[in-house]
Amino acid sequence: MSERESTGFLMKQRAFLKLYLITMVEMKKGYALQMLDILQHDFKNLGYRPNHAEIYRSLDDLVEDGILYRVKKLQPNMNSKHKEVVYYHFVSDGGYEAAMRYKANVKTDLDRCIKILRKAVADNYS
Amino acid sequence: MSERESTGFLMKQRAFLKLYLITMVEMKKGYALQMLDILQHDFKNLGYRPNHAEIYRSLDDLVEDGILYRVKKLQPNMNSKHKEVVYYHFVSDGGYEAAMRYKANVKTDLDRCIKILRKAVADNYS
DNA sequence: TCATGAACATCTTGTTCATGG
DNA sequence: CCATGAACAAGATGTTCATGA
Repeated sequence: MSERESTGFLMKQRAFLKLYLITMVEMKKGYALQMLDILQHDFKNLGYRPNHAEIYRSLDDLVEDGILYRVKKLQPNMNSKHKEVVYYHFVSDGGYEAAMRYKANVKTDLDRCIKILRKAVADNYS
Repeated sequence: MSERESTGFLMKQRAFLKLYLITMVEMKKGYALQMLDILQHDFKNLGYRPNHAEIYRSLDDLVEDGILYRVKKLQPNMNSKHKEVVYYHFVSDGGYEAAMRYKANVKTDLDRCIKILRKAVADNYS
């Protein structure tokens, strides 16, 4: 949550995934592995395939940031067996607002990274 | 030198610096710390400040890749003392061609990364 | 088997130290 | 001090293992 100055090179995968997970929680896309499936599908043609551990770590970050909380639910599957899955919601006391601030910060970094990459194209290919 | 499939998230800083260093050797920008100064200056407003260790590691990579070789030269400074500095040149047997192939590969990755970031902007801000 | 994690390993990068002008 | 490295530490991420339903 600390608004640290972006002092490094390109943004970290973790921040990128937290951004997507916030948006997917807004859109109620499901539990962790379902969101992972969607991301793997959507980025397949861009050669990026996130893994499950990083998804869980990102969600855990968002919980520790005070943005999301977990709700365990029983989910019936096709074999009439029940499995417990974890859904995420914005914490009622400022979670959504914190999420929007986080997204705004990441937007700044996305724009910064795009500038760096476009500069590299301009500087090195002529 | 292996043309490995870009399987990860965004590109590594190392590849980014190797790209710039190749271009700067083409343009004869000087020795390592001079090139570092230029990069630090040019990316200052984008919040990116590479450090000297990563520059040396990138140059070492390019030497190990068979693209560059080192030439030590004595450089007089203002105090009439002499210091040995290291300049880099393309190896005569295919070094330049290998450098151009490397640059072409990085270009592909730069474009891929820009697509990923622009997709994130489109997907998460509306 | 799927879903959720933790634990472990590795790879990348940043920081500090060493050497020689 | 500068220039070049090496060595070490820290961080980020990938891989594997554990647990329960």
